[in-house]
Amino acid sequence: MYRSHNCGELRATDIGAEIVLAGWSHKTRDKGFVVWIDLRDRYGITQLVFDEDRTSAELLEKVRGIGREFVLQVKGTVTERSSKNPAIPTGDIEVLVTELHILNKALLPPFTIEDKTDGGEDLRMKYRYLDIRRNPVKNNLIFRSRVTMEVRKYLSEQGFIEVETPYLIKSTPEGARDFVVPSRMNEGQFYALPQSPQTFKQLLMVGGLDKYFQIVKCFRDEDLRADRQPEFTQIDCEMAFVEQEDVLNAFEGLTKHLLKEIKGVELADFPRLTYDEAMQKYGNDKPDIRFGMEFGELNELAQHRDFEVFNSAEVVIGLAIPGGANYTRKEIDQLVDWLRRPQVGAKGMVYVKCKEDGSYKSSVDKFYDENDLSSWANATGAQNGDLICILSGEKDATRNRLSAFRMEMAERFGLRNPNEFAPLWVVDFPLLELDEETGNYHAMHHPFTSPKPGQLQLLETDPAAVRANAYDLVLNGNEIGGGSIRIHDRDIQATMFRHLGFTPEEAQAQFGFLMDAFQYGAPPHGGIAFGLDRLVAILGGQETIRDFIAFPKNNSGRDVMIDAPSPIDDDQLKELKLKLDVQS
RNA sequence: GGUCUGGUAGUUCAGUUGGUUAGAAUACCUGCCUGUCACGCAGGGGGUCGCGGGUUCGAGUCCCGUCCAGACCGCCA
Repeated sequence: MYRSHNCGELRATDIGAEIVLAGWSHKTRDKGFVVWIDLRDRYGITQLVFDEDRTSAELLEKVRGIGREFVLQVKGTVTERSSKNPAIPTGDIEVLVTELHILNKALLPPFTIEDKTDGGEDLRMKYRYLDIRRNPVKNNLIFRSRVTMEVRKYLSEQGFIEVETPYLIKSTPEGARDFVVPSRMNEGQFYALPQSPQTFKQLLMVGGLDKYFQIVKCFRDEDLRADRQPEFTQIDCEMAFVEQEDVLNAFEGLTKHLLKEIKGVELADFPRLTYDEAMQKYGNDKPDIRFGMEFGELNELAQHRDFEVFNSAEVVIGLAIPGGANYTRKEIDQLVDWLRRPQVGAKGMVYVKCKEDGSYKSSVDKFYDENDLSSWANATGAQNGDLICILSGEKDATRNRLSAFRMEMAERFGLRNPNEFAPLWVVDFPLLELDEETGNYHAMHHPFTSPKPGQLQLLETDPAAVRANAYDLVLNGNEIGGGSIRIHDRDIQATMFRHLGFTPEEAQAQFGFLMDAFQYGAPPHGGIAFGLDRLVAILGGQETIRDFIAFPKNNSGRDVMIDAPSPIDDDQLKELKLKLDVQS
C-alpha cells in the first residue's frame, strides 16, 4: 500500500491517526531545530514535520538530502499544529514522520512548480508533465473533464447515442487542408484525417440511429492561433426527423445545462440574429453582445453632400465610443494609427465629438452642419460626451475593420467580462460565398447544407442571395458551435455539387457513397458541432485554449516536448514507396 | 505568404547617447536560526547577451541576414 490517505484530506478530526502519504516534496523549510516539507499531490498539500526532539538524527540527515519534486512516501502520526495555517484545508494538522522512503529522486525542475510559475510558455510546453503538476493547468484539465462528463450525461439522457467514426478517411478538396497518412498496403494512396465526422454522422442518420453524438478529435492543416490547434475536439451531434427549430432547441438546452451545472449560471432564452442583422449591427457573424456599441449606418445621412470620401464609399458606418468626446487630438490620432495598422487596414477615420453641452465638433465640419451631425449621433446612439468614429469604404472590409475596432475598444474599457455569459444564435447564413481569388462560389458552411425551402431555384439566378438552414451558436464573441439542416435528397445534393463547380463525375468519385446512401431512404436530418476546447476555455474565463489541452502544439504546429513532427527514416519511406523532394 | 513584438544568469526581466569588471529578483549551494507556511538573516556560485556577418578605436546596444517563440492578418467548407 503506497498510501492510506491523499495529501488534501487530513483534518483536525484525524489527529492521532497513523497514516501513510505519498507525493512530491513541494517545498522544504529548514529552521534548524525543525524541518517542514510540504508534500503535494493532485488533492492538495500536507505539511510534514521533523524536529530534533522527536525525529532521529538519522532521519533528519535523510530529510536534509531531499530536493524539490522528490517523490516521497512517509509513515507518521497526524498531529495538531502549534501554529495553524488557515489558508489551506489541511492547515490545522501536520504529520510527524517516523518513516520516510524516497521513491524517486528528481532533477531540479527548470521552472518553479507554483501557481504563479517563473517559467515562460516555451519551457512549460517542453516540460509539460511538470507544468501539469501546477494547479492552474491541473485544474483546467479537471474542469475540462467535468464539462465533457456533463455533455455525455445530458446528451445520453436526451437519448443520444455516442458512436465512434473512423480517423482514417478520404481526402477531399473542399474546405480546410487535410492531414494525410500514406497507406502502405495501397501503394501511392493516402488516407486523410477527418476535418470533422460530417459525412459519417449523416450516414448514421441514414442508418436509423436517430440521435448521435461523439466527443471526437478533428484535424485541420491550417495555421494556428491562440484559439486554434491543428488537432482539436468537437462535440459532434446529429438528429434525424428534425427541423432547424428542433436542433436549436435541443442544443440551447445543452448549453443552458452546461452553464448551470458548471458555472451556476441560469441563462434566459438565447436571442437570435440573422446573419445579415449581425453583419449590419456588429460587422461580424460572431458578435460579442455582452456590451452594446452597435453600428449606425450613415449612408443616407452622410452621402450626397460635398464630401467625396463618403460619396464614393459603398458604406459609411459610425460607432459611438462612450465618453470619447474629451479625447485629445493625440489620443484620437492613436486610434487612427491603430486602425491604419496593416492588420486592420483602414485608410483613415472621421470623428464627431458629441460634447457635453450638446454641440458637435467633427473632423468634417467643412462639409456637414449641426443637423447632419445630430442625425449621425441619433443613428449611432451616441450620447453627449461620446465620440462617433466613422469608417467608410467597401462594405465587407469596412464592417470588418469597424468590428475589430469595436472589440478593441471594448477590451480597453474592460467590457469583456469573463464571468458574464451572453450567448446568441446567428441564423440564416448565406449558402454560398464568393471566392475573390477564383471567382467561384464555395459553400459557406459545407456542401451538405440545405438551402432554405423554396430557394433552390434562386441558385440559378442569384447564388449569393440564397440563404441556408445554417446556424452558429455564439458565446461572448466566439463561435462555439455551428451546424445546419442537411440535404437528404440525392438530386438536390447533385445540384449543390454542380453549383460548387464539381462535374458529376467528380461529385460521384468523392461523395458518391453519400449520394448513393441518400437513394436508400435517407431521413431529413440536421445537427451541430461544438468546439469543445474553445467552449471549455470560455467557460473557464480564458482566451487561449492551450492550457485546457494536456499536450498542445505551439504556433508552428510543433509538439516541443516530443519534438514532433520529425523526419522518418529511409526504410519507412521505402516501405511506403515515398520519395522526398525537399531542399536541405 | 504577410505585419508586429520578443530572444541577456536555471528562470522572469532591467540594461540610458555605442564606452571600465553586464545587473535585479527568484531559484540553486553553504552557514545560522525554538513554529515555519512567499519563513528570516549572512555569504557564495552561476552569462557563447539566440546564431552568422557588417559598421566602429570599441557592439548586449547600430545595420544586414538567419533561426526560434508569441500575437495578429491571410487561411480555418
